[in-house]
Amino acid sequence: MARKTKEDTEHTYHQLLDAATLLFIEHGVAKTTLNDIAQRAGMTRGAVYWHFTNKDAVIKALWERNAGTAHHSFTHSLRNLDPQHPIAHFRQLIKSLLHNVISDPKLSQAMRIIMHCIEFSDEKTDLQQFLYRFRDDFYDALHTALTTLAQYHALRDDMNAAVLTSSLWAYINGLIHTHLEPDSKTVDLQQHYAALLDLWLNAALR
Amino acid sequence: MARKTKEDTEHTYHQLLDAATLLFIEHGVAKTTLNDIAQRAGMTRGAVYWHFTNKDAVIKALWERNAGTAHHSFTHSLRNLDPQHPIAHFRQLIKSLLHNVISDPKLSQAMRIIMHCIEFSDEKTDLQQFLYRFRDDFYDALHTALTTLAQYHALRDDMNAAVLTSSLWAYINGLIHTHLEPDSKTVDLQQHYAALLDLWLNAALR
Amino acid sequence: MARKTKEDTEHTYHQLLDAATLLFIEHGVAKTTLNDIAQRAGMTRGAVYWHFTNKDAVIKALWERNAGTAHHSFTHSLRNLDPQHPIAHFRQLIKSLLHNVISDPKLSQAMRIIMHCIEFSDEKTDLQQFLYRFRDDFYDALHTALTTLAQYHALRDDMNAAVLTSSLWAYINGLIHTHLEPDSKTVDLQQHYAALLDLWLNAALR
Amino acid sequence: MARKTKEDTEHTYHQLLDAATLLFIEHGVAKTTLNDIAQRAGMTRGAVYWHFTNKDAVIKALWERNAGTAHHSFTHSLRNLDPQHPIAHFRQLIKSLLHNVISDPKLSQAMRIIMHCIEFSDEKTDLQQFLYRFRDDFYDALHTALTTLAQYHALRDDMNAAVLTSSLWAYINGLIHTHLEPDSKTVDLQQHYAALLDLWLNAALR
DNA sequence: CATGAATGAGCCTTCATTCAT
DNA sequence: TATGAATGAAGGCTCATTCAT
Repeated sequence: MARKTKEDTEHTYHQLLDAATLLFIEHGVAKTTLNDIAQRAGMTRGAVYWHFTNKDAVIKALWERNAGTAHHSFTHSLRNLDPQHPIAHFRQLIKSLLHNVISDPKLSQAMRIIMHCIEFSDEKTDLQQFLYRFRDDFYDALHTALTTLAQYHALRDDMNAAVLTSSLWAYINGLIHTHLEPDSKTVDLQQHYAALLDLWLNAALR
Repeated sequence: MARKTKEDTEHTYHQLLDAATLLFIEHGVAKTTLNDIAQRAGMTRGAVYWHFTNKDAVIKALWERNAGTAHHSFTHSLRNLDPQHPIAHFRQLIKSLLHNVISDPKLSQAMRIIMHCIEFSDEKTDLQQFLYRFRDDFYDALHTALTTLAQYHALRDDMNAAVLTSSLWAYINGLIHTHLEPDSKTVDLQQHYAALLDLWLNAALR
Repeated sequence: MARKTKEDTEHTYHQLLDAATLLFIEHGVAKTTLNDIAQRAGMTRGAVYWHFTNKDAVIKALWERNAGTAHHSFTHSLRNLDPQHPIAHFRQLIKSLLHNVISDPKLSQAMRIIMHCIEFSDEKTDLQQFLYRFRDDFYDALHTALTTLAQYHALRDDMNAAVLTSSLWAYINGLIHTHLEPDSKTVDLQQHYAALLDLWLNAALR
Repeated sequence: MARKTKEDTEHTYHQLLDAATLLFIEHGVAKTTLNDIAQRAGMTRGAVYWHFTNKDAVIKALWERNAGTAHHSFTHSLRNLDPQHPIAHFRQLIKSLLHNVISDPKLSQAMRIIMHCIEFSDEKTDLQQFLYRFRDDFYDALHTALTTLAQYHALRDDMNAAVLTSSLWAYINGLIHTHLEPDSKTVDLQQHYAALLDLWLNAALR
């Protein structure tokens, strides 16, 4: 097909990404072929190869489009807690984080894909490194925030920032992970996320 | 070919399972072929086909061999808390659960595979249903235990058993998940698991 | 896009041909794509399609540009030996032919491509027929020259012009072929071509 | 299909090689797909992959099967000229070499393929190195033979063994090359090869 | 003139699977 | 029991080609 306008091209790009998202969730990344993605978006494989070099590039693009902004915004905030009200700011951040994951479909799709629909192995593939860079960056931001809180003597004094970071990291990951799981048996997170987080926050902060 | 003894056959079976375990962790399930497994075990594809109908059957067998006993033991205990000391028993169970995952290589390999090296999608494949039956059974056992504790008025009274189950479930899952992750940045679980669990137990139980 | 002047266009044309030449030699014709050519010339595929209908047309154009003049000049001379000194003229022609192939980079590149970097099969493709027309024309010119020499009784009398043509044709081809071969093990042709040719000329002429 | 006897397997192997030979000559190596080969041999692509890792391996196997014996026999003889009659032995060897190429269909097919139906570029592919090892080995054997003849003072004294080796090498290559060319215009080599070789041998030896 | 977007055909390769031995 | 030979389906990827801009 012939050349399109810039808008057409961008539209195609997003259509491909949307199609990929749904297929990844429906059948997993490994079982989804580039042909599937193209067909679902009403195009041919060639179109996918025009926009992305391979399947991993699709996943990367998908992650950056759907989660990039939120990631950067949260890590930046965690690293720059309001000096006037660091505790309140932190509590609000953690809660809005979960709220975002729950209520923003694009974000929750992206998280679901990387949490459930991709295999992670010992191989240090390009994609794995790409995603782990985000993970590590977020973990680091969380650690920075808790270290800051420690300086304000806002943490319980029998556990240091590092251990509490791992604890919160596990808890948040666990909540999101179990929430996004197919056929999840857990309680409705939308309704209970504040209380669930308060359980931890009240236990860890003082 | 010469007949083999029952022991030889069983030995082959375990060799295949061990080979599969390592390969699944090293390269992921999707990228591991039956041929890879056979070769790693020093055999040919035919041997795999003799012992397992397909790759999913390998995973199932692997899970049952490595995690089956622990699963049944824990769920049984959770459903039958010591009436004399239900809280202490529960605390001890949760801790020994994590201790097991950390220190039993077979178990941790199996958990790592199903947590990181397999894709879960909306498809209700046979394997997914098989594994989710274990998951749901465990969740249910945990819920039963917490319900029992509630009857003993051992839970904080602002949150019901269901919500606390989801909370603990998320926490335990999160701890194991982040612990088994490649290149994990979290604190050493071996050293801190008791304190990390106490944080939650002290917050939730009374 | 702004109109280009005739010179610009012609410049583009030569750039494409030069890029193609290098790529054909580096990777062979079959493995070189039109995209490769365009990129090497700092353009996109469209430019190639504007100047050439397809890859075969590139090769034809390349051959005519790099070898066309020499071919026509030599065949013409061979067909019109100086009646005064036919033998001397012939000897000089053969030697200058080899000298040309050795010292003219454009010509040697073209010869190397058609001798080593293209496949010739039983298929009578357009390109093959195009190139064989040159080959046959040269062979015929050589035969004409030797026939002329025969009329002057300048050939050894135990072999006719046809056989000697085949002999010289094989020898010249062999010398050029082995000289242009990658990692050639033969002696330096630049230094020895005159002696090598004299070996044959002294044996065949009298 | 199920397992076959050893003879069946070997038969398949040769059928595939024969099919490949014909197709390489008919359409060139690059244009021949493994699918073509399989189909021509009445099998599926899988069969080809069972016997050969890729197309290059087919070519290597083909060369060794069709030309390996002759190559080893000739190079060995060239390196071990009969001390009693070195010149006569050498002349006979060179002639029987050409005679072989002309009259042994398997050998001439193999030579035609590597001379005309394959592209050679600056890339040092595995296949190219494989084939050049044969070429260099033959060139070296020829050089050894001529060096031996020089020791017997059997060469004309105005040219050394190295130059004469290059000369003969070019001549032989040229004769075979032009003889095996599609639509060759040269005289019938079958009929004239002895005379054509004598032209060179009489000029170079004394 | 030249580009950028997209198509569609086809090739190489890998694999699960089958079956005679 | 286990192997070795072969099938066939499918996936990833590349490319020549087309065409609106």
